[in-house]
Amino acid sequence: MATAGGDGDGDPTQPFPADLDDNGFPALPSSPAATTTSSSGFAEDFYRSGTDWSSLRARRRPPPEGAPGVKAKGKEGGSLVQSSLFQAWGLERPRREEGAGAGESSLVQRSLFQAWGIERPKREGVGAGDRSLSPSRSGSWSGRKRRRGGPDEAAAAAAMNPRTCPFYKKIPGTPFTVDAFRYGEVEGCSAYFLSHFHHDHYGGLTKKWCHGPIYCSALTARLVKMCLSINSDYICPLELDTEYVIEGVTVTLLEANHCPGAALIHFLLSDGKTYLHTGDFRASRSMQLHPLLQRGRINLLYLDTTYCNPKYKFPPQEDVIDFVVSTARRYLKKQPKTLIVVGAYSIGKENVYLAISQALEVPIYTDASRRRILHSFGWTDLSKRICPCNQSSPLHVLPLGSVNHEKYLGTLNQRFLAVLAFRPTGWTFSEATGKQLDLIKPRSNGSVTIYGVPYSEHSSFTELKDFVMFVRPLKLSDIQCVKIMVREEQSTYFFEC
DNA sequence: GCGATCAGTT
DNA sequence: CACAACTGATCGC
Repeated sequence: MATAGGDGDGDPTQPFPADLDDNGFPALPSSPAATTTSSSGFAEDFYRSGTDWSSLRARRRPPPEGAPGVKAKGKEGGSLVQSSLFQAWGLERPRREEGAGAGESSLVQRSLFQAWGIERPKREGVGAGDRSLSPSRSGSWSGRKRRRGGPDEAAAAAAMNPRTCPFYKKIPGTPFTVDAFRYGEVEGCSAYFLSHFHHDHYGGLTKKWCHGPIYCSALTARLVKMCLSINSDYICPLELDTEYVIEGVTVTLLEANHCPGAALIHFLLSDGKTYLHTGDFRASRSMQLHPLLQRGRINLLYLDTTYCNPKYKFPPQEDVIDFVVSTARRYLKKQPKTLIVVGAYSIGKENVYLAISQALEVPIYTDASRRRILHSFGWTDLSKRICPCNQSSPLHVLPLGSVNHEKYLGTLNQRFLAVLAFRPTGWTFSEATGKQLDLIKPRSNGSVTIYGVPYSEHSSFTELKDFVMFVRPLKLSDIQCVKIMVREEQSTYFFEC
């Protein structure tokens, strides 16, 4: 963006700088002149994106009417999330005492506001203290920060600018990005990874895509080709659990247990550094058995923190499926002419309706576009149960948004006298439903009954914690960039419990 | 008509 | 209400 330098010449792409300082933040060049050429690198992006990362989550921009310095209204403050992962996990920060000369076992972990000695932007922020972690860093950062004298509006604007690829989608030391298609061509990026085929991750991919190869699982690749009409020359399918050397980096995709085709991405750099990007995933015990996670040390973990808060509890998927199946059985026994409806996004939740189909020995009806997608998975157990006639099956799959009381009331005719619907979502959570599925109460309206069931394809808080404690990364980063936690050096544990 | 962006929905 | 992920409306080209 900064330079108009000729694209398309033969220069090999420069990797995003790998230098992270002791606190896990990208190192700035000590001499500005030295690196003017790579002015839009990883570190630049990191700092340019500002420190108020809450803006990345803000739903709307500030109203244009307001004076430039006017603070956001109260509601916006409510979406501000800067808590540390320790807070999120409800753990005490490990004490440093413990004598025994355990060296520097302390964990360094704080919000970026704290890390850079900057007050949270509650008030006009000029005087907000210039202390920062290391004196050497302080100079360059505060110099940058205060170019305009006031709060770093340029940084805030960059963070706001949805066209700028945020640093946390770039893999340092490589020319790779993950799920970064909505920013056009990303300078320095010569390989674009797609973790899975959900809209908020592939957004920006259109048939006009021409910015570079798209690496993803074979199943995701089929969906990209099929649904988005991307030129197949750009699509690079990778088999799971297979090492590929891409631009000198060894890349392996691991099953993410999120939706069909979703993958964790494991990067092994030529210098031995190992990065793991989880994409969206549901962590599990069996995931921990993967050789790449058993053996090697992970230097930096990019974590899906969707439900990184103790309030999010949900049961194992198998338990929810058992509940759904037995509920369906019960309703059918009471009223054999019951239509069973399962809500689902474009892809995901297949195991819910597949289990019903298998247990009740009925086919699965869904509309033509979803049938096409489901068949493309190449899962014979699923494909053989799909039928194209809605009268032939008492089991229908609908978009989640269509599963409500109004819809499908009209389908009540001779064939169906009642409707039993399931909405599998991650945010159906509570103490009660987390432990006792039987306590889930449906919403009923006449002969239509709707159950919200806590079937999540993201990790629960506990699963996330177990996963991180197992992996024990040297550094940890939030892929949604709400919080960051970093750890000093080589200490041998992450959490004390 | 296409795509990017934002608002709204469950 | 939460959240992810989608759907629809609007705007610019």
